Amino acid sequence: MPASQSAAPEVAITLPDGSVRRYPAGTTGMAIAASIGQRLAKDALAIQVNGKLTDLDQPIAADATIAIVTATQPAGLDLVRHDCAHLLAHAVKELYPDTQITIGPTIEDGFYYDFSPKEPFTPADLARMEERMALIVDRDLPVRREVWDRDEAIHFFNSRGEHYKAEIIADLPRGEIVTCYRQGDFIDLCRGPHASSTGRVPKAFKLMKLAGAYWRGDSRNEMLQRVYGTAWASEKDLKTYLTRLKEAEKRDHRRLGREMDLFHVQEEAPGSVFWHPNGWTLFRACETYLRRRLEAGGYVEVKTPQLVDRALWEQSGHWEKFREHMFTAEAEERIFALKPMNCPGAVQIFKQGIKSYRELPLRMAEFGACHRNEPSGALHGIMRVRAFTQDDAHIFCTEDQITAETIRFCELLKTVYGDFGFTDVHVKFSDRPPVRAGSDAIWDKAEASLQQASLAAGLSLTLNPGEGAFYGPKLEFVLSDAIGRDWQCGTLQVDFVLPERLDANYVAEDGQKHRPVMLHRAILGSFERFIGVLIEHFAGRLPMWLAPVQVVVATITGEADSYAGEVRKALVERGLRARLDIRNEKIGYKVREHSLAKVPVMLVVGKREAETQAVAIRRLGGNAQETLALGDALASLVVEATMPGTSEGATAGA
RNA sequence: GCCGCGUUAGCUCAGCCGGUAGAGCACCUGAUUUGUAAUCAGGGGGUCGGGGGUUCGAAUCCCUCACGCGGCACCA
Repeated sequence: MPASQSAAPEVAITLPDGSVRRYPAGTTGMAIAASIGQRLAKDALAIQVNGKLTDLDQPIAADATIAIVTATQPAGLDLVRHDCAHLLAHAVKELYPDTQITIGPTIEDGFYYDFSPKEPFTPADLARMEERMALIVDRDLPVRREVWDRDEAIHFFNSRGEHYKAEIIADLPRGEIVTCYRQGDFIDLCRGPHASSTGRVPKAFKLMKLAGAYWRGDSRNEMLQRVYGTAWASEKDLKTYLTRLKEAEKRDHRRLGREMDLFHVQEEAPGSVFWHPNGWTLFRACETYLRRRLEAGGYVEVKTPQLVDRALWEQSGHWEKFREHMFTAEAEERIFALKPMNCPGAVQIFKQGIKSYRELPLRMAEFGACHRNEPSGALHGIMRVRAFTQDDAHIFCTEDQITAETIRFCELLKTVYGDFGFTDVHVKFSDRPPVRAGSDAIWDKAEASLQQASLAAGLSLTLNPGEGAFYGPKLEFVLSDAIGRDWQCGTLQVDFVLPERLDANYVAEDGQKHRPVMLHRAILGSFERFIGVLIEHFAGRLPMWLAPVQVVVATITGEADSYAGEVRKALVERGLRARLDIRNEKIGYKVREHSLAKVPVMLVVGKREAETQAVAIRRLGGNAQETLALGDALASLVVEATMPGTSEGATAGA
């Protein structure tokens, strides 16, 4: 250390590897990075000082533990995306100066920026914006942080015609430091940090899509134009991401639904599914499976009417709280509604006769077809529809039984998800919504009991405030699919309200009438959505017990036709869904076709197999073949195709 | 519901400045009897989403409705 500088104050900087270096007080991240290496100085985007991310040019006054952040680290990548949002806004202001800018946060895999343009953007504008962004990177403009007086900032942005920005600042809590970042002529309100110059942003971004978005996310506000982009540390990462998107597109259930001939939708029945034979087979396999699990789980099954007089919905509260989602029909001067939920129907069954406490808990399942008039913009394939079948059940029980029933349900749900190949599940707890039925006292009780039961069931919950059903709080079970997307499927809701409104009661040990508690619960949620999730999760390659066609017996030559017929018959007799392909085509053609149709198993038979009573097994996805004696092949396929939860020795499901 | 975009043969898509519709796959017919992801040849098929308008003339331009797609808002 040079003696001449010993008088100047120094700071001790601890690097990520634990080493300590001394720098003059007031040094910057940039200086530190430069002292470590040229490469680091070039790649540096920001610095973490005692865990807090800041700009490279911020002076460091005291001893600190630091880390130089580059695009290869998560915090650095996030910063790149944030920089890209600014680049985009900068580009837009240059190209379309009378556009107002609003907000531009980072999101998973990228960023977006919301604008209020004079003329709506078109997809062609995206290319222009992207080009301009690259140009601004090339200019390598310095990016400067500025601290502004709040009122001056408001005045400044207003004077520039940036009224949204001014509004944001005006809404900042008093006392908050207002910082802006300036690059060239562009200035934006921003907390930062940012890279020190535009040239440091890797040119690995792409503007992806144009969308509408409400100002401040409120549908009562004006609609802004949102530009979505993706950004990565390198062009290679960008390419990997774009490939991933393409792969995800191939799993799209709407595309696979058509390719696998499972279902279709058409404009005369928006939001309703036409199930084709293949798709309906899959639907029924799910239903059969679930029915077995429910029977084993102590449920009874019922069926309640589709079309019910308005009077019942008024009594249940649906007419008041759910009216806009209900389809109605008029006949005989009465108004009927298609049921949007099964619960009121279930209560009617409960109310028949006198129930004793001895009958509780009464677990009443229904594969109920519900209709809800969802907003047109919400419809999506078979995942979000207007007519759907819930794997619904209502458990009528006492307050004391809530905990045990919750635990029991969670176990069942875990088993079912596991059988379908989902192991990654998390749970959200939704409490009272603004629009609700029932008193606060009842809600207090319902929320407390559900929370307590969740605790007892060992669930770890994330809170989802204000998202409960109008009649009670709920647990929402969210599963993650093969490519990491989340789907809300299962639910458990505690309801003290409907039994009251619909006057359900049972006779307790004291000989008096008491109110039961209702637990609304579903595991799949709706068959339609769940099947959509299954298709995407497995990319169409359904496990054998679910596959609409489990086996195709394909011949190589006409000489094997009659033997192939016998093989198929033997499969069908053992409960397998098997088809015969004796067309006059080459085997390669047949293999390709059935592979594209995602049939899990092909049994190829030619002259050799016919003579030796054998089959050549070819599995989807592989190109290996195994020749087995017919009997052995049948035995192993039967095991493979067996539905989970089927007792030993039983054959595969319907 | 809101914003933007789209709708052409069963599917995927082409069709430039308005001149009267095309490809590949699929389908049908014939030939081929084939050994693990496309055998060859021929053929049929579209009031260009519905309605209205501009024009001598509209798949193409304009208006409108429906549906779809991407988001937002809403939600199983």
